[in-house]
Amino acid sequence: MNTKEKIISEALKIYNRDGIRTVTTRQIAQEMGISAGNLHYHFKHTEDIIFHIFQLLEAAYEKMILLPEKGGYSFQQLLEVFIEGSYALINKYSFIFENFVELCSWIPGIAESYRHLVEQREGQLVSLFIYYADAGMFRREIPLLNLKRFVRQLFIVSDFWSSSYAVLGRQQGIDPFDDYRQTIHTAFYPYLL
Amino acid sequence: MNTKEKIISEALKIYNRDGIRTVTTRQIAQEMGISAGNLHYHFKHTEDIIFHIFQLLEAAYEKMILLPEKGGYSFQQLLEVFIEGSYALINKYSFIFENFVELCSWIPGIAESYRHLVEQREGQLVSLFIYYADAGMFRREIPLLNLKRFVRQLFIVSDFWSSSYAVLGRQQGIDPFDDYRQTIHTAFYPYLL
DNA sequence: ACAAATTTAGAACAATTGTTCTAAATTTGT
DNA sequence: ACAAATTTAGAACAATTGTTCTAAATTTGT
Repeated sequence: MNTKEKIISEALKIYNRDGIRTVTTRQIAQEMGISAGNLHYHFKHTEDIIFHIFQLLEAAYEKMILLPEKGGYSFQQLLEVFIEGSYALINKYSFIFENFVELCSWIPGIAESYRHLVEQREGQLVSLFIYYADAGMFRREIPLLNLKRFVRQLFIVSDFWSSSYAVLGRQQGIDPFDDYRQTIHTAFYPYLL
Repeated sequence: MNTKEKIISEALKIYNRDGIRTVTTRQIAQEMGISAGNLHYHFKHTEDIIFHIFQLLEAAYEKMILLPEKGGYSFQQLLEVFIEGSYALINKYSFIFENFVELCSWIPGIAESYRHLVEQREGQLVSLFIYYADAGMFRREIPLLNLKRFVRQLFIVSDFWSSSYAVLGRQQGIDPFDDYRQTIHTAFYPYLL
């Protein structure tokens, strides 16, 4: 692992632990035992570090949504795969989810990528639900418009569960994965057969 | 309106417009035409300004949830009242909703108040749903546990719609109130009769 | 009307922060 | 083995920021 990769992994660790408000490049450099000058030799601007991390998340997410080629899986199985996969990302890159709005206004490239991702994902999910509705595992009589809105709602719940948990769940010691799983299941609950 | 109130209203305006990352007390003072020294005479610390604004939101929210004493209203009517009331607050104090996680870790008092509010509100909503289930306007066979989880989901959707809209909807020119309304309706849709 | 209290402006302070610069150390390619 | 390229540390810079301090201006109470 070269210095550049070390900076990324250390920055990720520190941002996840302390948030983005108080963390400085000096702190990152100090905690990993290199000079601030050296850090800025590898990443000229702080945004470059964060954007790099975001791109790792983006790549991992796009890899994940390619996996289940709706062959043979039941809807429940597919849901479980999605929950596990997305939770792993939320957990690994938690600071991005918890500071998403701020990051989007600070680094416009992040907002653009996210919008692109959402748009792409929206169509996929709707057609997936229709497929499983035909297969008798998803409520059938839902109008297309409502299905689209359900997908939008799903994005809010799934992308901001992390923010809600940070404020409500974390100090109550609730198991995060279990809580996330329940939250997603709750969103699907009235739509499943 | 005395200086203290002016500071609050100007700070709210500026935070809503620019977010909390880039705004400084100097900027607030300058935009309202007073000196920075004067501003800090009224609010010793920046947090004091933000916490004061949060308490205004809190007070307005608590006032709102007292209003509909479930007498005579249909569930649909009550929902409409809730949507209008909560949207007005989300709109007026948008920077708080959009930067909620960061504010909670910066100013612990905000997190505490929010947790208290959620806890109090959770029980109210569950009993409201049961009441309307008995009145035949809400799905009846939902287990209590699922009802509680639905309420949790509702908080995520309602409190973080604003964050999602800031990233996805705002630049697409979607009407915010309409979008919020649709989002909340979508959450209720499968539960209504 | 005038002494006391409050408010205000502006300078000043102290700390921080991202970033750049320079020279030394290290690595790489041949 | 050695010249060239890369990496590194640490000092230095420039700008910012929250906050305090001081003295003047204004308001308040009697």
